[in-house]
Amino acid sequence: MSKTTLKDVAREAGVNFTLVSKMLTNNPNARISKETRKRIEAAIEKLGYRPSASARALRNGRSRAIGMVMRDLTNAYFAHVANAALKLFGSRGYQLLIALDDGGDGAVQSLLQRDVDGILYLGSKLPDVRKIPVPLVLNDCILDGADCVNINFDDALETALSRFDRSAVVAGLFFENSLWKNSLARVAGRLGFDRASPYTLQPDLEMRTRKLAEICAQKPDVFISSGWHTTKILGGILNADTSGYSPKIVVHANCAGAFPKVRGICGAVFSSTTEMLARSCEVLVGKIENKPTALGEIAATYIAADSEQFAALADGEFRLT
Amino acid sequence: MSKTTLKDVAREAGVNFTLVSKMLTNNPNARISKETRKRIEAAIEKLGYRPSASARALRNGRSRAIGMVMRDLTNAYFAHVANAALKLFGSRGYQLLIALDDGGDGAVQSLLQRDVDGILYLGSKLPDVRKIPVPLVLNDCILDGADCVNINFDDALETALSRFDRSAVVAGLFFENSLWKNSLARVAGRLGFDRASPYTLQPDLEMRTRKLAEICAQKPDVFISSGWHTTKILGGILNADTSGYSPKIVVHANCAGAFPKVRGICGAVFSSTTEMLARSCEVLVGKIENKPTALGEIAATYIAADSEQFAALADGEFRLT
DNA sequence: CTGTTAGCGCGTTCAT
DNA sequence: ATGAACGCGCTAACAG
Repeated sequence: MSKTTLKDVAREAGVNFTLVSKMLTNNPNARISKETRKRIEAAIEKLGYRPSASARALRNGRSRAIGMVMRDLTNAYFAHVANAALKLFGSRGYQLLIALDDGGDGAVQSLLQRDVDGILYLGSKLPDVRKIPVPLVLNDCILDGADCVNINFDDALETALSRFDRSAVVAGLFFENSLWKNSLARVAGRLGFDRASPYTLQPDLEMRTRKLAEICAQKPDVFISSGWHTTKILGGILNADTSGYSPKIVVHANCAGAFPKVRGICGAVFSSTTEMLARSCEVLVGKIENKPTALGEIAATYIAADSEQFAALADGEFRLT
Repeated sequence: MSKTTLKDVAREAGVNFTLVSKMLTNNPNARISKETRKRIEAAIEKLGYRPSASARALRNGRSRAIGMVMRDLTNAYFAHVANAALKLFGSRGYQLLIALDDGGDGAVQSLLQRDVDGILYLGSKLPDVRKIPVPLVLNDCILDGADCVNINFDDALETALSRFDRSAVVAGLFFENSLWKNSLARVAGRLGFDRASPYTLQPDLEMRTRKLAEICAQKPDVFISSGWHTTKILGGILNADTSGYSPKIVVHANCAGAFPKVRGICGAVFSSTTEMLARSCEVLVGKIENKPTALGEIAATYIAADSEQFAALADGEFRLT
């Protein structure tokens, strides 16, 4: 029942314990005879030996654990993301530690305490970089001192907007710090839409609903909705409206299936969450292992609502794209 | 950027580093003067010191980490469970390490390597207890050498079955090792149903679908369906059936919302997943901290499909009960 | 009240 | 090819 250590294995195999260590770490300057190697392997098998991650972390200064600050897994999108991340980092030999975002920096602190080698931050507000002494990767934002894996929305958004009249009132529904805001500003400027404005939504569903109602009251002609839930709430409000108000909606499609059925959706800016995650993993692990990896940008494309691609996206069970 | 240690704090505060340790661990036989305490606290704050979990684990023999073997988080039920478990163990001061079930014992091994103090096993097949030298808790099964938190289905199932004729052909749709099987056998025996039989379903959806089609071909009068997805698949098969076959279905309700709309559902055996999780956490932590906790049994109740309770359960978004 | 010491399991460097 | 010694950061037993 008590944990077996290197020494136990060594004793069982009749060798010095450092020799076992050398074998386990594939230490090159230690050539071990076939015979002893066999004996050691047998001993490991027999005793069910497993090196202690704590001891290794202490000794090596690296834990091969990575922290992920996550939003509510009750949200299908984040649950899928967590699932993918677990597999992704697992296949790279890292244990993923998930910490639920508490709005403050509790999650980050608890992860750092666990000696994680790096953090993939998917929380709702930007973390304080100065308090994070390990490689840090975020998505869809800009943060000095951290690596941000971002989607380039510009081209897709330009395609989307170019279908409307320049005089249209455009309302962007974004979260705090999202690059959607910058993208909308750039594209609107480029195309001459001077009645386009971004609104900042809260993660909290109630606050978001209230805010959306306010925005709807101003009756914009076009919505750019960056989120699945936001689109759904928006749909609810519009359905309840009897004044004949009927705006167009461009959605962000970073997941598929059971797409909100909302009247007025005319197209989607599509990006691959899987690709974004893979890149984030690549960048983070690269940083940790000192193998430089270019950040790059994830591409986004525009898909019209009447296309086959859109139908495929809207169809079936909820899933990551 | 380099991690600050106890010694750094001690140097900053001008004291011996063991004194800092004593303060942090609330060591009773170390009375520290108000003054030095202040200085130490200031130093900790200033340097942003955080004790290393690895070092503590090595030293204490306990990591305050708990492993959870999980099924696919893509499944809403498990995602909700993971979310709840993360909060539950977090509030007890434990970091939860999630490992995705790989069908073998890879998940367990990787967790043990991380020096977890205990394991909550929610994988699809029973683990090998001999290879698990830490407290182990499972749900809905019996396993020697482990603590199993179980639901008592008997009374609820008896209520459900008593509404049918004893001559009815009853098909139980269960997973391997589930106690549903035993419960059905007991209750059927007690009530004199001698045409009741359990079927073992596979987690894999395709295999499950095939198996269900086979079972349906035998046209049982009553189904006892232990799972949300199973009920959904069953519904699909029955809907496609044009022969007029229309069996009654009793479902297991351990989650709520967006309940599968399937013709023939006449009632549900209700149990609380939240309660089950809380109990599992209690038992596991109790075992780890050497505070004996009774296993007990989670209660289940019968709810008829035409009742208000059932409607409430079927209504709204997917959620844990 | 404060300081000294030993050792948790492991990997590395250096000496056989 | 093998072993001895050291220290990673921390806690606890013991000494001043």
